[in-house]
Amino acid sequence: MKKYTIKDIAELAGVSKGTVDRVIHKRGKVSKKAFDKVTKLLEEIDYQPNPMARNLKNNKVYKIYVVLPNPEEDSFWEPCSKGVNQAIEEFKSFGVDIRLFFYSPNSTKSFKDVNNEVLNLSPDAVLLTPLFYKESISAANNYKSAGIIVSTFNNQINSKQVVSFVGQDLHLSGRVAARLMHMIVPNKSDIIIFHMDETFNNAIHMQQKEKGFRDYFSELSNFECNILTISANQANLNKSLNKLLKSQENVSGVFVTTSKAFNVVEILQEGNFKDIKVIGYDLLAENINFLKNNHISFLIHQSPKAQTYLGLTYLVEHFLFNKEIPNQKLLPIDIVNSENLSSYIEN
Amino acid sequence: MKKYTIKDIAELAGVSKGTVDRVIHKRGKVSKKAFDKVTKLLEEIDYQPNPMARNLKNNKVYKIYVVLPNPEEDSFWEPCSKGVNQAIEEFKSFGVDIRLFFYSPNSTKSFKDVNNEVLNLSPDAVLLTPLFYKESISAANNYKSAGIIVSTFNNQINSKQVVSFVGQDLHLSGRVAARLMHMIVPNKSDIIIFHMDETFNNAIHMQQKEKGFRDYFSELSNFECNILTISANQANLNKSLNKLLKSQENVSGVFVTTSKAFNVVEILQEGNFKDIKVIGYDLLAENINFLKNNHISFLIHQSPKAQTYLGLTYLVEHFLFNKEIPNQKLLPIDIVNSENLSSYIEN
DNA sequence: CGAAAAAATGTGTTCGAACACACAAAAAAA
DNA sequence: TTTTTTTGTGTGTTCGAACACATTTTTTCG
Repeated sequence: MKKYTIKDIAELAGVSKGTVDRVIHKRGKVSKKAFDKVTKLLEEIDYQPNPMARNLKNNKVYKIYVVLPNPEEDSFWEPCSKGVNQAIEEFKSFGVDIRLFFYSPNSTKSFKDVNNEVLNLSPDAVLLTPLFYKESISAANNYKSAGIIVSTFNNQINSKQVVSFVGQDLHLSGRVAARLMHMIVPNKSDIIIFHMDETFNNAIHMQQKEKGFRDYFSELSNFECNILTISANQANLNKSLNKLLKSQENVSGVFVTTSKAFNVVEILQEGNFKDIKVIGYDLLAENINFLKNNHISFLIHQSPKAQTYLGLTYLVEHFLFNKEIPNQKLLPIDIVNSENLSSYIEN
Repeated sequence: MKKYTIKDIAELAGVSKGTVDRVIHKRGKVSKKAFDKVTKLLEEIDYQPNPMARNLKNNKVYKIYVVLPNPEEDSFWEPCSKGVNQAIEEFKSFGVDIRLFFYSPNSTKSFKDVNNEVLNLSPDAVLLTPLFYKESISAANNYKSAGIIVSTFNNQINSKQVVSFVGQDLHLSGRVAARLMHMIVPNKSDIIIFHMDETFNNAIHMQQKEKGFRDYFSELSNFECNILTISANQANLNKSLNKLLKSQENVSGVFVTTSKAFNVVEILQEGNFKDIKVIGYDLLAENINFLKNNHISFLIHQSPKAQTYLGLTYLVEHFLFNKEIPNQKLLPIDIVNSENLSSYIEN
């Protein structure tokens, strides 16, 4: 397993390293004869340039900027911020300049502003959470025109300008929740799908999860249930849920499609509906408490930290080592209960 | 965020790069005055040597050899072999020579032989699965004496010679299984813990999982169950299980502590015990089939591929980029059901 | 004091790829 | 045939760290 260098190939082909270099980089100015000979050799020995040497020579500080919703406004994004910091720490000696920018998840204007700010700093790549669909498409176009690579995570937008998406299969994730619910509620129950979101920019997320959830149950032959969907925000949550629970006698499970399961559990506690099983998303501190004392049966982990870190890693390795950026990476859908919880946090 | 080089520091300190180099590598032959000045500067700017340049100069092909049980004798090890091949592919242009060696999981002799063979090839590091405790300790000692780094995965041995272990918390993994079982079997059931292993070199694994499983149930106050443990191998499996099932009226769950859950399911099917819930380990093809048609309720994924790949990554990054090798890395305990299965395989 | 030994410091080369630049060979124009 | 242009080829420098080797400064001791 000898490592061939440009010099080796030059000697084998009976030309100079300059010629080999021109062939490799398709810079032209090479006779057909020399070109063929070198090309053949390169293929034969499957030449791979030494990434260390290449990078040393390039000697460029790559700027990769991350655009995130502000974790102070929604703590769901906190792990993402941690993932970025981990990447900064890990890659700091490699000459990559990774920076973090926040926008308000409630304001399309702040999203636009931050993206313009980032655009003006002309980074080499941007990793962003495209919460707002229309604005995200437009931002992606702007970046692309400026020759900036755009990667996304968590939310998916349909744009040819975006080279990579890291996230989860949301439909499948709804099915996973359904399968779990199926195992822990009795036959002939009523089940509630609860869309609980402040800002409604999660609409697509919630819809896909609901579809997956319903699809699972519709495929069952020997299990009957009545699935009801309600939407609410923090303000009208209490009223809408209580109204529903009073009209339905037989509710034994609630599937909360966002990270706000803890809000639902609080209401259930107050109203003394203690036998209702709850399945939700995300390892927020509030959810974790209810998972530990069994008021939440399962949480599905969307690995926000891993998503961010992975998205960044792809970009860094692309710049440093010329690796291909995967077009799409769907992370596993992790089922978390009170016991395996600790194995998912604090790593 | 300027990147400082040795030359920069030399200029700032008013010395030559040679002196800075001697300070960094503690090669001595530096006056106290110069030493202090340079040391102070290095700390102030948190100097990190350019890993690319360092590695380019070193220009060594690191040999990392992996010692695995033969997947042909136990398909549990197949993903490990895949993990190694993925690492080979990924790191091939970095000048690392990763090779794979197999031993028979039924033969301590073959384990010894393979380790001696590897030892004679004097690699820089060895990643091994220490199935046989005593022999593994001895192998680790031999490697260490020869200045070879030893990492382990999947099985843990207690040896100061081993620098790294990648695996799972088995006690916790037993608890996870118990929590799942608790949710799907009725109160006052009988539950069987089934140790099913050909070779009995899994003894420690199985014990720890059993302990975790029992510990979980012993902590419950409002749930009663009778937990029975049996051990068997392929030959006497049928007889022992049937005997037990006939003596116990009320069995509603079986926890199989090895990857052989499918064997148990086959027996249950034959004997028409279809309402008994089974929880087992590992995404073997046979287990997957039973998971899909709900004859297995849950499988716990021990991520053998990720374990191997991660163990290798730590070694490679240590050699190439001087990264520290984590002493212990416990992977998440993944709960797999029929729905999220696909998200764990084929990536 | 002055030569030899020891200690401290500086200089120059190497790793492999990338690219600028100089130079040679062949082709086209005079 | 000679001159100019085009095309092809080779040489040399750079990136930053590592280390061998050369050179200078300081110390030791007859």
